[in-house]
Amino acid sequence: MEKILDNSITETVVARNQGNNHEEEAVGNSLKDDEFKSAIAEVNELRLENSRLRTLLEQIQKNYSSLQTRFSNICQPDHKKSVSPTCTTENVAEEESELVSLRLGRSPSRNDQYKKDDKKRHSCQSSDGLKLGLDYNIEVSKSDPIKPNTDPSPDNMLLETKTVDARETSRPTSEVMRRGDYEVSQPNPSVKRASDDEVSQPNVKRARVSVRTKCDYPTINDGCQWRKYGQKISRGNPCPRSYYRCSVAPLCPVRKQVQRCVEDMSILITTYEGTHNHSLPIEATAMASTTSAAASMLLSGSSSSQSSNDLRNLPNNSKTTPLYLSNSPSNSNPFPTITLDFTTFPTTSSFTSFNFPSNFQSNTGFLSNSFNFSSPEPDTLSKILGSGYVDYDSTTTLPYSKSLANIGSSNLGRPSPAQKQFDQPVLGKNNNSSSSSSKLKENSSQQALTETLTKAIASDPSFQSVLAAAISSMVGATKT
DNA sequence: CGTTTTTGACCAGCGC
DNA sequence: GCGCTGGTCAAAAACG
Repeated sequence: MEKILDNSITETVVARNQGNNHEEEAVGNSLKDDEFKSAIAEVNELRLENSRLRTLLEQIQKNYSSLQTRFSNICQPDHKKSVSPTCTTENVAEEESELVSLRLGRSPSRNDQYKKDDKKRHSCQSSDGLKLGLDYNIEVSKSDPIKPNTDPSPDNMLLETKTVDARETSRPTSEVMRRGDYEVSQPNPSVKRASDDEVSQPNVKRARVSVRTKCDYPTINDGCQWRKYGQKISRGNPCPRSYYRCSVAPLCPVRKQVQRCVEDMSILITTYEGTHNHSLPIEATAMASTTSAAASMLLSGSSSSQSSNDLRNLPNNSKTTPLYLSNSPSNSNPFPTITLDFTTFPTTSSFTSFNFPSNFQSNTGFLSNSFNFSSPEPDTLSKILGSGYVDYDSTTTLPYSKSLANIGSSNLGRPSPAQKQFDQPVLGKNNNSSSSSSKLKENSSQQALTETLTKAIASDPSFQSVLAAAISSMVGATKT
């Protein structure tokens, strides 16, 4: 690409010079020299830019291949175990029915989407699309009547948390539309309207992923399109809680709740519930993958007991425990909830402080995890979240938020207000005059995050699902 | 005019 | 049984 660009520029300069041959006598030498010098400067500038971009691309590819190798090493033993030759066909089928399958990525290929009949799905395969996939067991009681997701929709999701749902077969479409269709259902039979069919499988869980981030806007832009369907003033928090459902697909069961933290109004708490049953825009895959993987991790790990107050009464120590689980059934919140706290940003420049304390226990009670996303800038990650999580568009001349809004509007007609609000030059990413140094700074931050995540995976396999999802989303999107 | 937001009503679960 | 609470519905209003 660089050579092509250089050649075209050189040709342009040569042509420009040739075209000027007849005018050389008429035009002064000084004018010609100025033009030539500016062209040379332009070429040099472009070469520098190309060099920077190439370096960045190489670094990304290097990180990606490194992560892929590590992840392959990690998941290979599990894969061998799951398709052990001692397994009979029935056992394989039975195991399949108990799998929580987390497929990550954005491959548009139908072949890479649900190969429902392919029981030997590889967790780590190489394709043009996303190359990460996670298959792992969730502890589900054998007595629970579960069946594989048989969603016939051709527009299947690119990332799925495939838990079983016995409700789908007999319910009329209108009922599905009205009540929603959760692929991850709740453990508590006492849950609201959707309970009529879910009572029959009380042990199947519906996980929630709560994301805390500093944000001045009514909602973070996670790349997905949401339709607000309700608002409530909840007890203990004067700020209203807003209820949104995914409007990308009419049957998408995903919902989210948005509320300001009562202790710090600048903190926005977004709680996601369910899994998208449709393909997602690229900018939405990062958040979706992260939340889905976190939910899967929560479901697979299952018994932490921290009190849950996901939206209104977040614990004070949350600022020092950026990732924690809360799925106590004794609490008023019947859902297992995992919280990702992106509000802790030490102002130190030591970006790579991604800590996994020794007290992490995935299957015991209280989880107190320091899951720090430190950044050179205090609210860089908040901006990243606010602008669609990852700046994939830093190499274009289009402002990122602008192009993001264009993607949303081109897909779905009218951009949502959540998108529109990021169409304003507030977040600092849509300034055309922003220096390349700031771009490099952001890119290097992203690289550092990737490297840090790599270390984290190697250090604690318990976080494989969450981190693999986040990494694959970021790296996969960057490759486009 | 189609889509989204607003907002009061309604429902179900839970505790007393 | 009653009140409280969280969540959802749906008609009306607002928006582009």
